[in-house]
Amino acid sequence: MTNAHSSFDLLQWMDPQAVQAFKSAVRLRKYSAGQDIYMQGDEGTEMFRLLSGSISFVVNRPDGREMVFTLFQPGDCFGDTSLVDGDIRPQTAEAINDVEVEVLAKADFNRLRQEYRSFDDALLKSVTRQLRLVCEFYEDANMNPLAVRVAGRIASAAAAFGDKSAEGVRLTIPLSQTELAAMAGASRQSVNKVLRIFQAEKLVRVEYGGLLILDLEGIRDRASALD
Amino acid sequence: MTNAHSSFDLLQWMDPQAVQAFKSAVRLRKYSAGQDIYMQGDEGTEMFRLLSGSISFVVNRPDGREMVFTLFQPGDCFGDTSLVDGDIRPQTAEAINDVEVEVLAKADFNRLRQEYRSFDDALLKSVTRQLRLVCEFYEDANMNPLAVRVAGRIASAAAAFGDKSAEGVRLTIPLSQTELAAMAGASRQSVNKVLRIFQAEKLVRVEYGGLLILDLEGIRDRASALD
DNA sequence: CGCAATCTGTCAAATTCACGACATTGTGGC
DNA sequence: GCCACAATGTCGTGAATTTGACAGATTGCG
Repeated sequence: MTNAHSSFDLLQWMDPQAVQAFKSAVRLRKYSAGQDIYMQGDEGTEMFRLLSGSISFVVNRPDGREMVFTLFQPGDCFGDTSLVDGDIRPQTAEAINDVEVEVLAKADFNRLRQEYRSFDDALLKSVTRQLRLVCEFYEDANMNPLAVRVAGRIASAAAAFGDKSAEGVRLTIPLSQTELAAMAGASRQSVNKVLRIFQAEKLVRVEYGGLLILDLEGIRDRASALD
Repeated sequence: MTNAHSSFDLLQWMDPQAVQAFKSAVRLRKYSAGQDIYMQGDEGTEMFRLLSGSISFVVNRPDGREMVFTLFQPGDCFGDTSLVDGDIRPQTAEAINDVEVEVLAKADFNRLRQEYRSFDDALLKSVTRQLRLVCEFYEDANMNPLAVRVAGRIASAAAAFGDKSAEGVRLTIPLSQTELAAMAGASRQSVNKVLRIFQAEKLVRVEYGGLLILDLEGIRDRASALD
């Protein structure tokens, strides 16, 4: 649980040579909590691999609301999309806490793609996996009631950031109800209501700025709709 | 308008040699209206390029409802995802009308990727573009009211299948309100209400089994939220 | 033509959900 | 300890949406 392996780590698909080349091409960079790695609308000049800390992918909407797309855990790579197609950043990448990232400049990105087949291959695999995931999210958003969506977001947060303790699974990042709402596309009040239902069912315990997951299986069941 | 170019045509990114190799590797196949090219859950054994006719990507849900993901126009390639990652088909591909497709078997797919760099490159570009699009849809589904979502689906259907006439833009495929509802993640009744509002605003004329788009610009405005 | 299937129009009841408001509680800094 | 800030708990009210039901309209087919 604690050592959930990253789903979007390009290195997992690359051969040792390519990994080596990647490692020597990147440079280390740190961001402090709350800082933006890049902003929605920017040109893409580099891609990233998260070493420590957590990243939030958010979209700021013209009406002032904010939507949280996904959260990244160490190992995850991001920012590659804009390097592939040359288009602007579709989301803002924001440091949730203090983070360390490996940064790969666009020129090196293109060079690695040229020189290492497995890097190119890894990119394709990674983007494909992301596509599958977003398709599921899209279906979820379109077809499922709020309680199901919230359960789904809790489950995936737990998969990435869950830390198993005696009482249950606790997240290693803060996750406010406001943030959950921005993930589920709902209001904070509605999320609050759902959480209190889950609490009454002994699936979670609601805490200040986060929650303790008492029954992850139960949460996953609730996320599978058919409710 | 009629000759809107396909967004997901791998050939557009491939160099002539690779295109040639693709063309000689594929074989032609026909499906008649209503037939499934493949089903959600199947193993992926081939990918496709649509030559004529239209394809609908749908998900059948356990509760019996159906969600329409997207529609494909001639030139579009699909079915590559499962060949890349070896996972099952995430959606069902269904022929809306009689279609002709080029079929590329998995072995040839892998061979082309090996032999032609630009094929690999095209795949990555295509998947990346799909990812961007689905992300937009996801945001749309989560944050926008029904009228905006419906306008968005009408606009994209018009971009792919619109046929400009004296009266306005007519779609070359039938598009029932039930189908629009399955795209927008709403009930048919709600979609009907939205369409009658659009009709009152002289944006569309509702017809049996489809609609005539009177003011495509206006529809696009409605799809850009901020309503 | 006549029939079956499909699609549209419409309504009422029930539900979900958003929004604004406000009190309360927890947290961290000084 | 005190205070500012952020997060949670909780109500109403109203809007949006679903669901079920049913009638009428249109189409394709035998």
